[in-house]
Parts: sequence; structure tokens; C-alpha cells
Amino acid sequence: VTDRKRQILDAALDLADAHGLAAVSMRAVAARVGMTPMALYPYVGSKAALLDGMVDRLLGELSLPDRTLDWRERLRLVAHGARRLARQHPAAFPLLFARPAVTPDAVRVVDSLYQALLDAGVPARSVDRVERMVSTFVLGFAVSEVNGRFSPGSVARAERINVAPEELPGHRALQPWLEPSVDWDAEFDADLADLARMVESVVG
Amino acid sequence: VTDRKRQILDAALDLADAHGLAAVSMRAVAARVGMTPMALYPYVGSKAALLDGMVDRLLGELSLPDRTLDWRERLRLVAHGARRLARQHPAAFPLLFARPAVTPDAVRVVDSLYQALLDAGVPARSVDRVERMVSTFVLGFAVSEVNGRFSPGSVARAERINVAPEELPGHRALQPWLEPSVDWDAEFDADLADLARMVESVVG
DNA sequence: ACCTGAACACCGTTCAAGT
DNA sequence: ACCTGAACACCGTTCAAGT
Repeated sequence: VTDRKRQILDAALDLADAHGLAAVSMRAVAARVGMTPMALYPYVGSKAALLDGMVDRLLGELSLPDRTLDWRERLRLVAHGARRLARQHPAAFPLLFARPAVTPDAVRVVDSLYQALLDAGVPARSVDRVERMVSTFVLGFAVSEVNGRFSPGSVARAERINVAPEELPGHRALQPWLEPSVDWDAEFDADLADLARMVESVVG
Repeated sequence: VTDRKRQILDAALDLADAHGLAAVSMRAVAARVGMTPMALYPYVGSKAALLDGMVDRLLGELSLPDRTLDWRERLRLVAHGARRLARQHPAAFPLLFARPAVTPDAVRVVDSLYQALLDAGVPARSVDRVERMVSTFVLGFAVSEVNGRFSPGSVARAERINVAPEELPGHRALQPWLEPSVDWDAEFDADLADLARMVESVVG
């Protein structure tokens, strides 16, 4: 039973990767595995459950760092792994924001972060909060990137958009520093460094 | 023309608030404003453009803090405003993650954050990066909340989910501190305080 | 300029039926 | 136990036509 389900989820993920989430219909997935749409139901239950299954399959691809590494390195590895996953599966990845971490692989990721934060010296009573803070940022960054939400700020763009320059003192003050293109790899690393400093400084 | 468009966007947002994003169909929106589905096209162009229009309407509801306030207070006000918006429009709010900030109201929000970060002493060359970091976290928190992604960690839940306790050293170590219910208002404030400390400490 | 109505090519899911 | 096929109540969008 479970083998057939995996085959169905793989087909759904392939379709999402190739043609976007909108192309993941019960009919299209069924055609790809050579079945009738109705034949999927015993395996995946519903369209919503199929999407949940894709999320779980995604998390299974995320490899977790060895406990012997430095906590900073572990945070970095998990964060970079998540971002890599987003680039590999840009259509399916944003689904991670939609559902709680209630699958085995999701719990394992959370546990890995718990360990890293404990080793960083975060007080036990703050670890679950800080874990949510870190994972929310990493997820948010990766989703923003693949969804095209990020784009460098620019005065020229702001003006094209029909906002008077007097309304935008911040953009004007920053004019020389708002660059037309951004190195997102470097930005992500700088963010993670700031985040690690913040983690170190949490005392309560 | 623009008056009719507003009426259409209001109807779409009302439908999303009342029955979820899936209920926002061209046919349903049209019915709500007393038109034929096809009559919407001259005003909104397409279904995707209608969703973009809803995002812009949402941002227009976000009130921006006065420049005379302390930068910490301004950050707090914008963040709480965004979270309140998410609660008022839980179905439509996650759309904010889908598209770049390329509307007048979006640029105004970014500018407000630029000003606050400059006043906080963030170096000019880092302001756009830190703005993306802060807005990504705030958006991510609010979306996680309305989508039900957040849920307190718990050993009991982890076990119910069929992961062996030996695999979860982090959960075991934190057992006494993983509470069954979380005060999300307090958590958001604690996160913002940590974020503000981080902002203060950015020097490059 | 603004709107309608029929049509096309799709959806997820039900149900009764087949083997 | 596993799968099929017809049907139901929907989609977004096109096109030609009305006023």
C-alpha cells in the first residue's frame, strides 16, 4: 500500500516541479501514474491530504546535521538545507507554511534545532520560542525568494510606482546604498550570522 | 472605473473573510457585486490580478506610525499592525508572501521601516537587508499563526506521531518546559524585543 | 463603453458497478 | 482488494453578440 502512495506523491511533486502547483490535479497525477483519478482516493484520501503528503516528502529530503558539530554549524546546515530544498521544489515548498509540523520528519527537524539551541546556551524555557523564531525566519526567507517577494529597494522603482519622493524619506536617505541587484547567498549568510548572535544573547 | 474596481476587491475580500480563499471565484465575486463573471475582466484583468489587488487593499489598511515616535515603538506598531491584519483577514493575508512589494502602499510600509532602522543606528549599507529580515520574520510569524503552522512542541505529540523517544533527545531534555498551550501575544512581543536588540547590534 | 450568454476545456468528489 | 466510468456541481477564460 505504502509503495503505491510514495509513487503517487513522487508523481505529484514531479508535476509541481515541472509545471507549478496548479498543474497538480487529481486527474493529472492519476494520468502520470497510469491510473484513474478515483483510484488515487484509497491511497491519499483527498486533494488536501495529497498536498500534506507532498510536504512530508519534502521534509524527508532535508538531511540533518551530526550532533558532534558546533551548534552554529548545525544551524547553518539546516538553514541552508531548507533554502536548497526551496530552490529544488519552488512550487511545493511554500506549502510548509500551511500546516503544523506533525509528521515524523517534521518532528525530527524541530528536535535537531532544539539540540542546537540548547548547546548554544539558550535557557530551556525559551528554546521552543526561539526555535519557532529561527524556523519562521528561515522558512520565510526561502519562501520569499522562490515566490519572488524579494526585490531590491530602489528610489527609481518607488517613483515609477507613483509615490511622491517627499513621501519616501527613507528611500531618499538610502539612495546611494539601494543597489539594483543583490547577492542573496551573501544576504542569507549575513542574516544567519545576525540570528546566531541573537540566539547567543537570549537569556530569558 | 476605479470605484467599481474597489467594489469588486471589497467583495473578493469579504468572500475570503467569510468562506476562505477557495470561495473567491470570478463567478462568486461577480454574483456578489451583481454582475456577470465576464463583466469583471475590464476591471481586474484576470483572477491572478484580482488576488494582487486584494493584497494591495490589505496593505492599505495598515496604518503607519508617526515619525516622531521612538524607533522601537515604530517597529512594534508596524509589526502589531501586520499581525492584526492577519487576524482580520486570515485567508487573504498569506498572499503577502506571494508577490513583491510593488504597489504604492507596499513601498510606503518599506519606507517606514527604513526610517526606523536608520534611526536605530543601522549602517546605511545594511538597512535594506535588515528591513527584509524584519519584515520576513513578522510576515512569517503572522502567516504561521493564521495557517495553524504553530503548535507547541511536546514529547507526547512526538510519540503519538510514531517517532522513537531515543530519536528525540532535544524533546526529552526540554520535557518540563514544553507547555501544552502558548501565549502567542507574549511570544510575539518577546520575539520583537529580541529582534530589536539584534537590530541595535548590527554594525556592518 | 459596458455588459451578456453560450461555449470550451478543465476541476474535486460521489456513487454504483465491475473483477 | 483494487479499480473503472458516468455523473454532479463547479472552475477561468474565449468569443461573438448585444445596447
